[in-house]
Amino acid sequence: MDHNGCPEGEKSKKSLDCWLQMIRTYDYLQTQVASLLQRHNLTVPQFEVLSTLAIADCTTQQELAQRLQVTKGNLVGLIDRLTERGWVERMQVQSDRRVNRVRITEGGKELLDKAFPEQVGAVETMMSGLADTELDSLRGLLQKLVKTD
Amino acid sequence: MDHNGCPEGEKSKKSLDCWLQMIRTYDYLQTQVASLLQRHNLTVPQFEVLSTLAIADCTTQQELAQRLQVTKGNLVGLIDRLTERGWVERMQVQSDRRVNRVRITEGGKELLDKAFPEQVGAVETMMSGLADTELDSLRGLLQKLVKTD
DNA sequence: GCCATATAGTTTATATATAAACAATACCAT
DNA sequence: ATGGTATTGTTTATATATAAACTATATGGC
Repeated sequence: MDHNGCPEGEKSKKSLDCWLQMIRTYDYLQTQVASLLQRHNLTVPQFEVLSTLAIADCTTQQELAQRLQVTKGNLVGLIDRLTERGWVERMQVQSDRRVNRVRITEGGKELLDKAFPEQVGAVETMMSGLADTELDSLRGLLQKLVKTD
Repeated sequence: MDHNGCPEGEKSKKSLDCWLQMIRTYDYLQTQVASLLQRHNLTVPQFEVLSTLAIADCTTQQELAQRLQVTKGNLVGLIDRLTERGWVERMQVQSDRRVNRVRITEGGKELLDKAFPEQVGAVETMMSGLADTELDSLRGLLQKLVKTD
């Protein structure tokens, strides 16, 4: 007997299969991305911080946390470690002494200038199994799953 | 100028967009799954351990780690916490004193019998925005990205 | 000016995750 | 049998992540 005693419909099975495949694929791709970044001594979250700062430098930790969709508490440690490595720095703001603005350093920029194109290339390689139309299709299907209503 | 100085092709952009959408969708769905389980005081990894034990009870920690695709070191803490809560127990094996077999308790079974159907239902709801053919299509596209060669 | 309230960043407790070193045990070849 | 090697589970160091408590500031109403 099924261990939950619940009769699984066809639709339910399809949904579950799809979700399980999504987990597998996501983990698989995420692992690849991580191992590439590791050669620069970077983690995925650290890379994301640097990438965000490249677009929006000198943002407050609060803003940065919102952009990255992580808690501000999490960001503290992230910025700490990036600071230790000399890739970003905290800057005090005169007008509001509670605020820190985070700035990417020259070293951080150099690192990102190497790592970013590599990442883009890696993603392209990862996705190379799909044709252009399939990429559009996949993106569309994924987007449909995020309900904004 | 583009901050990496690399001319991005059309294909590259499509790949990147697709990957970013995948991250967004995955995080979104994972958050939903997590918040549902939280009502049973369960985390996603803990639920996965219990679910696996429901199929393959009394497996060694080694086997369990392989099935869940996590390191054995990670599993130690996971089993510790599940044991504290009384949902699983470690059993020593006579023939090989290095080995622990992990068994789901009655309490663990009861919990899973409540939580598992809920999870299946939640996944179905999460996926309800897609038609049957779309689910097949999405699963197929995702599978294509996992290269086994 | 002063107090209530809000906000920014930090800290703490907890949970996950890996890699790598470690201990105990098993196994195998000679 | 014994000594080298494998394997199992544990521990340690490090990194991520959240929620919630806490600190220091700012701000608005009176």
